[in-house]
Amino acid sequence: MYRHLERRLAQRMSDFVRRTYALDLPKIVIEQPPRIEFGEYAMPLAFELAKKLRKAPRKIAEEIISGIGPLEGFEKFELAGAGYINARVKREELASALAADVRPRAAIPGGKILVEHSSINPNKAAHVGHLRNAILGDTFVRLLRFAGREVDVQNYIDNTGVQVADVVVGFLNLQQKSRAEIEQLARQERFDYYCWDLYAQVSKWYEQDKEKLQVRQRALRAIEEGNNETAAVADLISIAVLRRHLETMDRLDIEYDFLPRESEILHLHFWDAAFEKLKQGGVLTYETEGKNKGCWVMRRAGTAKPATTEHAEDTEGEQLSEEDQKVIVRSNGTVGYVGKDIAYHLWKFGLLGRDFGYRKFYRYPKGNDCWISTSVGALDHPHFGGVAEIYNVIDARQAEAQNTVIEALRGLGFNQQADHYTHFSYEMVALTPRCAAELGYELSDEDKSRPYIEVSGRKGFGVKADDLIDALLTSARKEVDARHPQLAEGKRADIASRIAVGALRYFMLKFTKSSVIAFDFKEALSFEGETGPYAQYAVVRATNIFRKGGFNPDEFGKRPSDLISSADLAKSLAGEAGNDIWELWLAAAKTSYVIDQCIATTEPAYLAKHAFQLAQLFNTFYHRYPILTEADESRKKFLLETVAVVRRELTRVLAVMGINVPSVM
RNA sequence: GGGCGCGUAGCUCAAACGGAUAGAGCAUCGGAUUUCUAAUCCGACGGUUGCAGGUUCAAUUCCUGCCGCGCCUACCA
Repeated sequence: MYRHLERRLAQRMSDFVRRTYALDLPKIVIEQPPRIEFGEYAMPLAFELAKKLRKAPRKIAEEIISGIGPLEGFEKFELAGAGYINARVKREELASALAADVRPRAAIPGGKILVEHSSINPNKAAHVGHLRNAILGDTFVRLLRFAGREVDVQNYIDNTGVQVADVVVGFLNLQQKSRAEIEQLARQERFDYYCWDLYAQVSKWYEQDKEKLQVRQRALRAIEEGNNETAAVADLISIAVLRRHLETMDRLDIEYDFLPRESEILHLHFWDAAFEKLKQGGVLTYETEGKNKGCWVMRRAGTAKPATTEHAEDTEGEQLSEEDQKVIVRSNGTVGYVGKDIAYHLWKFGLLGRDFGYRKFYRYPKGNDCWISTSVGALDHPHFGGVAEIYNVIDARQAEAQNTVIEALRGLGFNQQADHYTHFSYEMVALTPRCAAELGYELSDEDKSRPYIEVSGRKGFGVKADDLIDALLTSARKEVDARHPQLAEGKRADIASRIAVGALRYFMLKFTKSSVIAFDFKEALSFEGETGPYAQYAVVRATNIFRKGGFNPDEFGKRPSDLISSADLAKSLAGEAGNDIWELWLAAAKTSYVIDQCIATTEPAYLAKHAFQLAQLFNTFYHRYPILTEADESRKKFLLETVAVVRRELTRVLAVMGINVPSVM
């Protein structure tokens, strides 16, 4: 509704300006006034017109206001400041629509969307950086689904890379374990923790003697080839660790539909198919001399084509300096990571002409199945891939690799697909020096002076995801036990879990993507101030009002006879006296608008801000207006309706963030 | 060297396309509800938005140059 009013306003302004001044404004800028007293929408267009019309902005604004005429849903327009036009909506109309939960269907047809996120190397425990990725990705999936889009969630598993090879070397060479012993170890509850430590040990082991790196090379080669003891061990390890990752993410209500694995990209010859296309399309060139002699290379993304070669393009022998070359196929004939990623992305868009085998891998408590790729799989499986649009939630460090994949698509002529390929880029999670010290790491003086220190799986340096979740659970549980000792054990556990998840998910979403999170336990473990529990608590309070008053909060105001008349709403929300409560209604009305913004800008942080703002306004309202003791019945009904609407919207917003509200706190 | 990004209150972060008095949380200090539970609320303190220019009616936002920091820049993934 809020969005529709804005569009209607923009349309009318644009028409008016064209008719009156014979000017086409490319875009009517509509912003939100700094204070509620100024109305609901503000337009600075008179400033822009002033220059073109050679008239004072205030003069123009006056002309527009007097000439614009009545507009459905709007009360009036006002001149403010140096020439702003402020628009006031009919509060009762917007409020009525919100109270009745009128949601115009967001008719976004579009095809299926594929969101890839998490993609954790299956060789060690997940850490805080992976949590940021998964929470951003999962929230984006929820945003898209809220907007009515069909979404597939994929988690790419690099089970044949160096990282897995290193842990294999750790077990087989460093620890001299048998396959049976490894199988035994893999059954322990937190096998991924065991691998975390082992991975760090292997890295140190390599440093003792460079010859040992050959052990890694042999392991890597064996794993890529498959059908041997080393590959079997690698598979055993990566499957066990992967299962742990799914369990960890499941604790946060994060589910995946499909887990494509690199082993299948290799064994099902996805790369061969892609390689043919890339050669034929002239995207790859074979180097016959220089540093990259014997390699197939393509232009590094982001390097400009020299203007002089523009005309010579179809002669194919475009000269790339070594600096600008990205090696896709090594001189020994093996393909690197980017090549495999190109093949995978051709598959995503249904352009490869090959498909994975599929089998069920993991069943979620809610009953959904997570599928995994196999060489030969079940005949009956859901259709994955062949989507219209993709979002890859991958940290900013991989921007260049992502752009190379996009350039490869363009090189093959798939411009439309390239246009619908979004690298959902975000900054890493690092540790503050203080946090690193708390964890017991020894820091150099140089590190101590840094604002933050990068997490390193290779060094075993970081905060493990499950450790953080455990800490949050313990802390939340302590609070719940103190506040609600009478509640049953299971109930208290459930409340603590929702609070812990709420705190973590909110924490990861409150920062904008471009901000490096300098992780600090004190902040992450906080349940006060701008946190998830703060917003959850607002909903709990709202629920309590209904509970104490003997009403059902979900049913309140739903029966037609319950609905507050437009006249009563107008009376309660009007003027200066109605401003502060209206501000709360207006904020609640903006929810779907904010969700659109989040999707358009791939920025879930706006949603977190919105949730917090809504909770904050509600808490102020809660404190200022006693509701159950309100003597005037009609006033009381209005206040209860306010609570019901805000409670419903805030619950929705939190659900999109993957945050569930406990019944009591 | 080249590419990308960041620099805002003591700390951690906001500020949609350039817009009205740059806002929150934390920390510190001072207060509040015998009432719908204080995981709350109110107030105070706190700013030359890294520096210098430029464009504009208007710059935290756009442009240029500097300073500082981070990431990327492997025949690793």
